[in-house]
Amino acid sequence: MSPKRVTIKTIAKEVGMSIMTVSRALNNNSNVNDQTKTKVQQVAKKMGYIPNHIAKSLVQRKTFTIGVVVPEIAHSFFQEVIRGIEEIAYDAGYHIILTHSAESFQREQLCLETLLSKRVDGILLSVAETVTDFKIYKELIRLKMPMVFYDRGINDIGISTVGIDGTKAAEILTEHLIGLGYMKIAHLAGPLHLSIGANRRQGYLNALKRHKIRAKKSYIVEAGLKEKQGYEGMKKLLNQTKKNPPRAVVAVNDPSAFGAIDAIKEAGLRVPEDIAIVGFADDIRSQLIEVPLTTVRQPAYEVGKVAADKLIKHIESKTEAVEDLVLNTELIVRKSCGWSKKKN
Amino acid sequence: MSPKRVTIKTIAKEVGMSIMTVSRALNNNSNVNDQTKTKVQQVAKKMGYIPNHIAKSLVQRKTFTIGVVVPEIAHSFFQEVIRGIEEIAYDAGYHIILTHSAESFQREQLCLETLLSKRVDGILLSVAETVTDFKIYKELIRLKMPMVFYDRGINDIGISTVGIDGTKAAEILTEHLIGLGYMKIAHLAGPLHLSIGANRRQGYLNALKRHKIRAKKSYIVEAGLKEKQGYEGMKKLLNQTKKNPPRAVVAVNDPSAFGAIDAIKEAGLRVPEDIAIVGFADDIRSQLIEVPLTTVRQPAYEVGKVAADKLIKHIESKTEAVEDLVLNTELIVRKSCGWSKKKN
DNA sequence: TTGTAGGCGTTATCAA
DNA sequence: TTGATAACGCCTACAA
Repeated sequence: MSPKRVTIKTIAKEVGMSIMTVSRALNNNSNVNDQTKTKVQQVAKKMGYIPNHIAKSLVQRKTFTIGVVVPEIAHSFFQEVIRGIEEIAYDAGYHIILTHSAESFQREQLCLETLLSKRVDGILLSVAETVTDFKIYKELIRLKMPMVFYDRGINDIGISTVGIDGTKAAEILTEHLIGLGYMKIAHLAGPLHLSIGANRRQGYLNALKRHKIRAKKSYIVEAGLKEKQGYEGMKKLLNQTKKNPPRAVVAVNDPSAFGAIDAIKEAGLRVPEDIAIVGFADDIRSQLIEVPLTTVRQPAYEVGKVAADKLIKHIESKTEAVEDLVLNTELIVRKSCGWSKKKN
Repeated sequence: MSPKRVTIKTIAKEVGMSIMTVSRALNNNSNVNDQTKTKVQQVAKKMGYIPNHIAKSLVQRKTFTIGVVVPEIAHSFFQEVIRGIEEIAYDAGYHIILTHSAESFQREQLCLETLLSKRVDGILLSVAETVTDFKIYKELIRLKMPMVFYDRGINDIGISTVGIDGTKAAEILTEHLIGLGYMKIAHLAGPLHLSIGANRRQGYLNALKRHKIRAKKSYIVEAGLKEKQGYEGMKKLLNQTKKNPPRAVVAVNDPSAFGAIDAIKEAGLRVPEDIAIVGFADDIRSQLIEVPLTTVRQPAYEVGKVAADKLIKHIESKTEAVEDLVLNTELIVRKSCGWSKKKN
């Protein structure tokens, strides 16, 4: 970028006017003579003028940039969210700075500091797994930085959230199993300190309760969110329920379900004939495996769009209400939950 | 962001020193009294000082920001590229502005203008499908804007490129079929005005030539890059080769192969017993379908990393050589190409 | 409709 | 080691 840059000053000299006239002409301001305007614009173009948003941002205290913090950039869910954000932001004339917390609390802080220093107009954030301290979010509120949580948020601290109702979705999933006649339903839970883990477990429990099925401790195993952990969790579950094994399993997510299926097969059992299983998330692989997985589809792209839209509203109107936006999930029924009406 | 911001000026007043001392202290500059430094840093922290990178960028003409132009943000390949870029950029202390050309020439221009105005330190771009005019790239060169093409680039205009050798990969793929004994090999080509279409077709032809197999016009059908187009292309191919149908097909990419497989089945034929098929790209579904697809893996994440690395080198050293970096693809052999040694 | 002065928050440069 | 001053490129506010 070295050939001495063309600035409005350069142009002003060239056309023999003040820099203000040039500035106004370039911004298509109304109070400028049409001829002047045309002339300035022509000269600017001829000289290869490139406006400097940095300078503009400095004086206007507005960058038209949105900061996005993603906890796991390798996850297709978040990649889709980004796509949704980009679309809305683009339409509204905003740009995106992408940062990655890699599920690390510390790194999330760093992302936030950077974004603050870059003076983004607003921030879209999904809380990293290891975050335990909300101080920085409160600080953000104090600074009046417009912000929206997407997918993983914190309720009731004064920041809008956009996500799905994990409790309800898990409830629907569990209820679907009950509707098929299953009574002995186990749960391969996620980490309970995470809202997704806790919510889905709650949904599972709610469904049982509603249908007056007693929840059994031995039917609930806390595992992780990954395939391997699902596998181990399922092994443990089978092991501790030998006398009275479950007939169906609600896994905390699809990867966990994949692992569980391996464990089930390994135990010489069939899905869904011996044990039915449902997942959560609609992983791209879910419909392609041997026994396609019943699961719940989360509208990732929509989450991105709605979150970006809400954020821009917060940016552009101080009075925009803080609210929790809940998007609908969709139950995807496939073979893994079985269709039989056997009562057991 | 309204509570009157604290700036180095505010801090200067507070500690009773000049803004320069504060600036130096905050930047951990060496020529500052240690006590002064400590004191300033403490006060800054206490006052909640947030450095303004915008102002800094303005005076230093450096933003520590990389602009990325993605042609199709919904494509998992590019999502993985972004992931690679992010990783390298983060490690080097750069941030990313993400823009999306949506395969549109006009929109790509817009992305570039924005990035220029935002004074990014460098640009990573993958050429949009509809780009026909390279003027703007040449202009970028003239402006000495550091730049690297990734995946889809333009050779010999003075900009580094990072990608795979599509010709060679297609050649290897075709040769693999030949090695298995197939002689009657057809090609479901992509759009030939796109380099990926042209290159892969060339690789296919090269392999045939090397093995002295005559290329037949009726064995090459130009279709699109999507599943549906693969389906139609395959139907056309089967139709025009009724008397002498191919025994194997090299599809331009995996989605195209998926479509082709449908068409093959529909014609009452089996894969690979009647017609073997190979794809290109290693779509996530390829290993999960009924007859897993032999294909070529493109190192998307690596492409992102290498491109970002090269760009940062260009940014940080004017003398960094312009070069074309070619990454290796990996042949993934699965069932769809068959193992039989039948000669036909 | 156009121009002048001043400042946005920081750093470079030179002087003390 | 510290400070004064002038940029960086643009816009706001006011004046002409």
